[in-house]
Amino acid sequence: MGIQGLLPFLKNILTPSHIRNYRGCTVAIDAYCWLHKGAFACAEKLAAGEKTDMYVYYCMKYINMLLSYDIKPILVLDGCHLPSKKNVEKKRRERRELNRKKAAQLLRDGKRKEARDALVQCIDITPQMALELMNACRDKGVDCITAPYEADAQLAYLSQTGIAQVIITEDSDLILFGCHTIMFKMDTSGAGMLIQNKDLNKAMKLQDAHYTFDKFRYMCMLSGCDYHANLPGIGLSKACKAMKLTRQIDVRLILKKIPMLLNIRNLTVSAEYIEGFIRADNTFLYQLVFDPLSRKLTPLNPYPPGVKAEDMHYAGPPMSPDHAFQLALGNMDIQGNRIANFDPAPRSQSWINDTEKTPYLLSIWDPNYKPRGQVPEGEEPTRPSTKGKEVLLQAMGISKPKANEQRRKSEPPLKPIKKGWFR
DNA sequence: CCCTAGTGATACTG
DNA sequence: TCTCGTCACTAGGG
Repeated sequence: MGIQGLLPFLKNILTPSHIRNYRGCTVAIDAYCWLHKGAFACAEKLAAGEKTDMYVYYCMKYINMLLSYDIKPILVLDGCHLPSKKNVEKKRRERRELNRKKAAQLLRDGKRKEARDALVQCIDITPQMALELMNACRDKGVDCITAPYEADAQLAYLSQTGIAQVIITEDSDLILFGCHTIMFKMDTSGAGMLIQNKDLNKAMKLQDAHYTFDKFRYMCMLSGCDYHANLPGIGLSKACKAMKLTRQIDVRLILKKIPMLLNIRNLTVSAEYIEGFIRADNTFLYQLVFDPLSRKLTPLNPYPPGVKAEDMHYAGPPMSPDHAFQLALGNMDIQGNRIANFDPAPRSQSWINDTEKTPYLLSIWDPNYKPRGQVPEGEEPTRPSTKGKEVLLQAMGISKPKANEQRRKSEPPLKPIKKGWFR
């Protein structure tokens, strides 16, 4: 998953941090990471098909921790599979089935320890489990959104539009999708490692004048990604070297020059490799996401002139706006069956009397919701007071409204929201 | 010498 | 029928 070895490669810009530094902010969460870890707590029961909600409690431990720091969490879940990943999913299913049979045999042989090892290899996170978590979150007034396709692209959209100031995940792909600020390896206390998009040039050891985010993404993709394999023998170090040696910006020309740049004689870059590379790049750039404000599907970044949605079916085939909306709300599964009846409309409560000052604390489905915007200079924001807590809880419908406060006036103005900022 | 790619051990328990 | 692993270590290739 993700880019092999990317986090160790970025160790120079990985900084220890704590989520309490984002008091009053919105944090979007890659729900799969928590569900996967939580599933280990009840692997036997899940494999046996027994009813358990241990994994929900595991995830809610994180949610409650975030709420205790006056942070607004948004849980992001995966939606439909991309067409290009059908084969990968099939292989994973087969691998799980194989381990399931292995575990059963080991159990019959009385080898309990080995049986468990095989068993944990076959646990899968079902949409049903994701729904249980969504229900638990919404009981607490925590926003959830299911991506039309991959949660990765949806999380990047929330980061780029200023809806979320931090993304919590374990998946290094989020860096390629263009998130501003990402926290990796966050534990239940809120401690983790932070990566900021603005520091990536330092990791590549490139001067500002020669660095572009495109170069960083090409480097990662050259070393191999989920959408496209690498050239044999090319990892991050060699890919970085190649990207530093060229001033070319045309991807096709860069790829053709790779054997020359790296001085590798018997390396051929086929036309198929180049076309596959560009499809993968477009999947990072233009994957379909759901915009909760307009309630419409949109590509993560605006299409360049002349490109239409039909040219990008591999980055997520178009679907009807209502289908995407019901999927986003968690009312419909990826097969198109109705599984819930969550209606966000009644959420807009007029008794929340501070929405002019903190509209970003409302539900993202509330008509009065407004993104908070980017944190100035990408630094960790330090809040002057802890008064935000009451406001956040009010907005979530947990506690009664209290007196307003005027802390916003002392803060620097937020940067305007800019789409496609890294180009 | 650096770098890639494979191996084995390992995960969780309001 | 139903959603993604990762890390440390190292052999072996260029």
